[in-house]
Amino acid sequence: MIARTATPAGGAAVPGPDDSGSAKPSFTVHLAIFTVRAERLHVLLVKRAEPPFQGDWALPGGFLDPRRDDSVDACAARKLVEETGVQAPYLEQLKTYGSRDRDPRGWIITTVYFALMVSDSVRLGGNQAAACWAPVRGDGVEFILAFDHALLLADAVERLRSKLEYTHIAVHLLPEEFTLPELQRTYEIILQQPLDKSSFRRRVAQADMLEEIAGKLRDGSGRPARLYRFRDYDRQTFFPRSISRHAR
Amino acid sequence: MIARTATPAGGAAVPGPDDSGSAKPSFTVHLAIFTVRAERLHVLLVKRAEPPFQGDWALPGGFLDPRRDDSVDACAARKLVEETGVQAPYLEQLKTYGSRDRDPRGWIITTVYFALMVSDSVRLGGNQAAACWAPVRGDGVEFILAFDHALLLADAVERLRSKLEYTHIAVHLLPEEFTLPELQRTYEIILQQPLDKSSFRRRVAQADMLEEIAGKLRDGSGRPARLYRFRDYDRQTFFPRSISRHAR
DNA sequence: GAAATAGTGTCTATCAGACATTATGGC
DNA sequence: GCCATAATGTCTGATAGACACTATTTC
Repeated sequence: MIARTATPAGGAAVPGPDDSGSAKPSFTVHLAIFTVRAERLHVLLVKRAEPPFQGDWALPGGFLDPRRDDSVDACAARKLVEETGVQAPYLEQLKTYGSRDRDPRGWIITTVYFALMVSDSVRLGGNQAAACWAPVRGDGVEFILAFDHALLLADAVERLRSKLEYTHIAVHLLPEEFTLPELQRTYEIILQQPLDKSSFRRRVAQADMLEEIAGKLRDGSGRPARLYRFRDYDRQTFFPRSISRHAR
Repeated sequence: MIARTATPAGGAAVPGPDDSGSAKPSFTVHLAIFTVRAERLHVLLVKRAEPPFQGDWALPGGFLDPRRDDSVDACAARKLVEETGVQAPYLEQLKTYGSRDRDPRGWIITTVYFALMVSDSVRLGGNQAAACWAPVRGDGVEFILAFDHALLLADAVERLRSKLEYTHIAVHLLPEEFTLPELQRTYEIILQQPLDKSSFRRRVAQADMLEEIAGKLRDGSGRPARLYRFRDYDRQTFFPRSISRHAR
């Protein structure tokens, strides 16, 4: 089991934006950015350039700027573009964490968003920071993460799996045109269990969420698969039952 | 339809904690406290004693105090006790709202919690503020609410209904001992639709969430109903299917 | 034709909804 | 017995899972 809360390497508290007994907590936005590549779920991490936890890996994010950001959502979208160059992926608010002791600099509140994007569309290191895609194993990564980011990430992974049970959000991890076997494989990778092909396709068909594209995709071998496109990226549709909890 | 964002009665901006171009937004916690009484879902409102929106109804809450509150969750629990005197009801974080223009005093971030409690257990006005239980109609109340609290409330009502579809949280709206017809009635009141008795009881039985109490409750007439107790208030169990979306 | 993968068809156990029936109290 | 409500039983259509089968491509 990975420890969920880290201690800064230096030990001593570093003067920060919330020092000197301010009556206001500081506020940051952090992102759990997911993608699927090489048959694995990955999350984007950045290496911290400043103390505390300098040199450690962390979820990307930082302080909200009331002068630049019109809203918390806008702040999250800005940071997402800064980190990945991607303009409009799937972005959803997850949860807000705040306490006196989750950051050595003092009272800091963090709202976490999670984002889903296509692996190929990402341009890393836009923010001059070292960044990497870390494979997700279980509910975390194999690095020690700064602050309480291991907890933040575990919650994000759990939420992602949970939402996959009853929504279509996995389409946001695939390019605009994709095949049903690819979609099924995405679900299987994240849920970590095989799904029955027939049931999966029935489920997708009933949801009426995809439209077929005239044309075909060929794989290395075997019969080519039909291409589909997600019908409506704005509408969030729900499956009436969860996808994986009904095994006999 | 009720307008979701109000404008302060006075019009002019009131100097507040986030004025004078502070680089930090302010942070508040607000509560959507629900109960069921008189066959209706109700939410707790307080009358604002200070500007802006002085004299208007609003969700209870206020600024987090970094000296008193150890965490955002603790802040929500503190405000809940201050408003209702109830120590440990069901309390869950809902969502965080933050933008430059949702409060005339400037950049304010608000995390909303929703709470479920037994109507009888509440002692109103503990915080020296005028307070009332407002019946929920549709996704809001019939009062005009201060700030964007109509939106906050609508989101909370939607989340409550949504969670009732697949979880047991309605038990938190009932006293410790209750009958199955009372539990079913609670679901029907909030979901605003009748449920089949047989299906409802099968569902509850399969979830194995209740334990029977030796003894009986008598109503005004008819056969007395058995009393039950919720088995584990900490465990959040889920139904494998939603409760109401399967009508033929 | 063989291999590989895509896509469809069929059978069956399960289960939610509908509704009838029985049970148990007060009067 | 009658009324009211609680609790249970039964029937049926829908459907998820399992798995066999067909289709279409490359080699």
